[in-house]
Amino acid sequence: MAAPDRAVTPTMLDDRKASILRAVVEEYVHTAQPVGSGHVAAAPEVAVSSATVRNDMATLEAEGYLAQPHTSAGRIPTDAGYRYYVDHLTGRMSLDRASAQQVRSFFDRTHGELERMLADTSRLLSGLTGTAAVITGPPQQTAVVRSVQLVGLTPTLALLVVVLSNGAVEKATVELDGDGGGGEGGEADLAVAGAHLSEHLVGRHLSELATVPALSDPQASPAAQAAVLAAARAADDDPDGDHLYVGGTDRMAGAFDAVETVREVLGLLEQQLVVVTLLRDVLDRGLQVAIGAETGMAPLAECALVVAPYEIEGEPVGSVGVLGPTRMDYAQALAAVAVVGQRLGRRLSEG
Amino acid sequence: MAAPDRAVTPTMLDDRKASILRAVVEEYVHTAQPVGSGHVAAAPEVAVSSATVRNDMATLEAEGYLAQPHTSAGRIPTDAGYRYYVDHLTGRMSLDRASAQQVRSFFDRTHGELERMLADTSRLLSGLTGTAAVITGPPQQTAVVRSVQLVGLTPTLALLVVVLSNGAVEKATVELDGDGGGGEGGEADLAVAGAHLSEHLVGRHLSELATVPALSDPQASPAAQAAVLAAARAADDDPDGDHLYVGGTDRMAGAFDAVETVREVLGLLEQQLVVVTLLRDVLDRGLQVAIGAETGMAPLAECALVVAPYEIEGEPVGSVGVLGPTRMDYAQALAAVAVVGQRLGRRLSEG
DNA sequence: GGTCAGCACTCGGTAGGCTGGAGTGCTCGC
DNA sequence: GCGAGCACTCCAGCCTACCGAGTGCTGACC
Repeated sequence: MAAPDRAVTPTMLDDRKASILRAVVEEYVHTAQPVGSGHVAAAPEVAVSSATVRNDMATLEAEGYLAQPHTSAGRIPTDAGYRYYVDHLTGRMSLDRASAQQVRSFFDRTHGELERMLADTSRLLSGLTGTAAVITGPPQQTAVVRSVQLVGLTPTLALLVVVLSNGAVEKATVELDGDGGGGEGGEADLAVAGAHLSEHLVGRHLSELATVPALSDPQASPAAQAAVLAAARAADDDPDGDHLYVGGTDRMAGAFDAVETVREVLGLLEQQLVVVTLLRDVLDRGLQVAIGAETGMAPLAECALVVAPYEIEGEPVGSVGVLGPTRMDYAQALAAVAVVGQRLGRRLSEG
Repeated sequence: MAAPDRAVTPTMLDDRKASILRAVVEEYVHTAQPVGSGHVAAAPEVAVSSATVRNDMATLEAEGYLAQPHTSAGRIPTDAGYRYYVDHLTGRMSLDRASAQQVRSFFDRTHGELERMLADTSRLLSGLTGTAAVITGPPQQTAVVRSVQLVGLTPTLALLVVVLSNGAVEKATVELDGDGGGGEGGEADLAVAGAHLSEHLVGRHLSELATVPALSDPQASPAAQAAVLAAARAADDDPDGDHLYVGGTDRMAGAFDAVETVREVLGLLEQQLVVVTLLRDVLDRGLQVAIGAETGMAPLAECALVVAPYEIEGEPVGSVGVLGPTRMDYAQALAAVAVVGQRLGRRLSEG
């Protein structure tokens, strides 16, 4: 037990190598330049000479944590290097005072609709981290239905409006095949159907909608049946709210220098469903950070994603994330998503 | 009357110069390279030698239509050159067959909510033009209120939900100062207030809301009064629907080669209100195209905006636009916004 | 007077050569 | 095992030369 075997698991590094890796990551995040042994040796937490650092850096490169753009340049971290770095981030994952104050005053001041608030929150998060921020929501799944209403738009078209307890409003169009029966009784029919739906739905989760017994009820009017179908379709369309709020794309663009990379990331961000799925997948895998290929998305090869879930009344219902270059301040990003996720959840729990 | 005075109005060019200018614009749009007299002389619609073209190009430069990046390079169009070009675009402003087919099938196929449809439409327009597309809407102003509802969320918070005839749903939160009277009668109170509001609002335009006599009605409950205030505030917040749908930012990024330009444009596009105002201003000035400084926005110095309004039942209610580099295929963009605007209006008029 | 062939000239982009410096890998003494 | 010393590598920056695209101008021609 005295000296650990040298053939330890590949994710273990001795203290000095870990310090060196950390110094390389932090310096590179800061300067965007390959960092040489001299700079690392000058760092206060590394107490050895540059020659020794060079030896260790060669080892770190052989183990896949660092890479050299070319011979006789400094090293830059690989994705694996970043991974080790974030896995061993300790302590200082809290926001600096100014940022914390900014978050606090934002949530004290913010008001208005859920949607605008989430959009604003994405901009807050972008400002804190200097790159793009994404927020998934609103979380219809766990919200309770407060009101159901059928509103006629045209003789053959109605709108089903469902108000949820979190203030979100879901809507779906309902096609009415008026060619079936009499025809003129439409308005009254709608009211009856609406009342029928209200009776069955209010107080339940939107996700339970599929199990509502309205369809099997022979007394249900055609309109009600159509409405339930429409609502079920809407609930299916939005597996768990594929609304996505993206903010700070300009900052993200500034963080890359290849316009081609910017193009690819923007293209991905326009596919809301893909991004929502990505965020959920990352969280499902138990990760807070996905680096480069870990995202599973080719356009994000040079990107990293930092995510945190947020909860309403104890239930995780959505996520906030930061999308930027792998060369990112992970400590700041982790702290920012954690704090923003927490405050957002608290704010939404209040109603 | 035989020979026109040489001191003609500066927007008149003789036929040959106009052809040369057109050739320069089209070649430059195509290749992004300064175009020399040789290329212009080779164009079929120019029947003179390159030496003559050179003379005319020197004149065009003196008159401000062309510019030279440096001596002994070809010419590129100035903003004034593009302006002349679009002002004298004749005829061929219809979509090619494939694009027209694409638009038709999109509008035949599209369904679902207004919001999703507008977002999809912006992507369609982006695909047609190869750069970013913006759409303002939905146009609440002219829509008629179909339903008003007050839904309680918490004891001190309610949501006012207004359904409009175009399928849009507006909502506003209402703060209830329950500390005034009894306290427990909240639910019933809300229902009464909602009915009261319905009575006064259904069938009217949202913009008339401020003139509803509910406030002056002494019988109105506190909840109703608060709701009217909230609704008025919401109507004011959205002067004419400051919702903006942006699509194809990735294509826009690909159209520029300076990442800095991309950053500035993205930053502008995130300010929805600014963009909505910009579109309206351009249309108010009677323009279809705003080039460079004509936009009045510094970040858009290298951009051009092509806009078309769209109408619902004869009323202009919103606009569709294309935002790209000044080096843009204006004929295609004009045709695309015109057709998409028209089809969108028709589609929305149907309900 | 308008057109155009011819010609000298300009200037940016590219390629090649040189240099300084940052950084490495290795060796060897402590 | 650590670190000073040293030879080596390779990029970035700089200068130079050169090529070619393109210009402006002149003078002849219709």
